[in-house]
Amino acid sequence: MAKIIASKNGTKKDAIIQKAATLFREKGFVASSMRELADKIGVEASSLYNHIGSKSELLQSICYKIANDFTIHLNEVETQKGRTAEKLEQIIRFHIHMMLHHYDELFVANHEWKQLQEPYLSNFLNQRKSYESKLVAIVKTGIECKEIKKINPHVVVLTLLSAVRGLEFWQRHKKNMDTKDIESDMVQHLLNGIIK
Amino acid sequence: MAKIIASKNGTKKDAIIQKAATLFREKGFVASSMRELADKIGVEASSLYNHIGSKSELLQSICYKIANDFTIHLNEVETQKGRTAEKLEQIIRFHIHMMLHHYDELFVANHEWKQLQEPYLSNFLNQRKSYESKLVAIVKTGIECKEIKKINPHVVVLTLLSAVRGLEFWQRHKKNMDTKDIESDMVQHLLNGIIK
DNA sequence: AGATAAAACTAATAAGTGTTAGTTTTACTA
DNA sequence: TAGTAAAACTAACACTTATTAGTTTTATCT
Repeated sequence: MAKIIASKNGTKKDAIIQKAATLFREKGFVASSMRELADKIGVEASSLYNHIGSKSELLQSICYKIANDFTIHLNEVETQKGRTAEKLEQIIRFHIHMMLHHYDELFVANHEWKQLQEPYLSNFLNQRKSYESKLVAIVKTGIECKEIKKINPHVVVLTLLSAVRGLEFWQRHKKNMDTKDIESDMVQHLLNGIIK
Repeated sequence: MAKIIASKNGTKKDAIIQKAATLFREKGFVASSMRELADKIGVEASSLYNHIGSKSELLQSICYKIANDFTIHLNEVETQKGRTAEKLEQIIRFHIHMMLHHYDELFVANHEWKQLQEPYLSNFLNQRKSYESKLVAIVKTGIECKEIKKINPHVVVLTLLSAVRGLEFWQRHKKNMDTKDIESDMVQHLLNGIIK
């Protein structure tokens, strides 16, 4: 009955993907059914297949979009010249930005990538591995320049990535806290430490 | 044919729960079927029901065991007298310990609690909320004692919890890195910062 | 208005789900 | 060795799943 309404700058497929991202975040990929997704859009499940290929394809689209966004941004940062701390800060702030403006997709990419099918699963993991390696390289450079303490760079990267990932819990406190404050507090904690 | 072998200090039910934790971690709760679980044990799916109540019950057991372990430990730390930094270090090290020795269950509790049914879901979330509140209180005390920088304590706790949660990625590098080194590097990063 | 293409619908399929009932095997005790 | 309880088995149930085929409605353009 009701038609699928395309978003302003996208196709109807994009509209479905967006709704799927929200649903997958709320219930998880496997626990979300096509009937439920169709329901949220206001249409029968089979109608979705006029616009998309399969349920798996939805997850693939979501995960790859996110992975690409991060890869592109990191490439930009890499080409810059400047202090390591500035680069790290830029990266941290980009993660925060993605968390605030592409929450559903990022959440799904972070939590549901395991449900990707081959070869998409391997591809996704490789891309993430490459992202981490580049980050480690940046931290290593910082250590060599004596700009950063001599800590295992893998641990530093792990700590940074995990911490920014935890930003997803902010959605709970979103109303009570100012975004800019959180941003600078976390940057300060991660880069300067918390002990006087 | 094959019988379910009880682990040394546990019932057969415990053995099933342990196998379930591993399976749920690998594939996710919803994507794991009782037939697959039974297969891993070497038994028919229906035979499991001689020992357990339901699939949901397995998830409940896993999540509640983990939640209790953390609650108990935090209560112990709270009763101590000493510097805030020492308490935080103890807590961080306990998270690391749990990650290393109860990896499967902790992973499942962290990733699959959404699949809990009411009222277990609400109970679990309340327990976690309470845990975080106590942590915030500890950090607040540290700030008042001027032992810790004046950063939003919620952000500090969020950063700490997220960072230690990221330890789950270690399983990948486990062989290449020494646990004690990782532990101290992360504690140093989180408490002292990484910038000279 | 008539034709065409897009996108909705209904109905059905084959496969997989957790779980139960009833039966048979296994292991231990008297 | 006979009897008993635990725990395995087979078979089936009722439901849900993603997806497809075929059909009808809707919107658009000539």
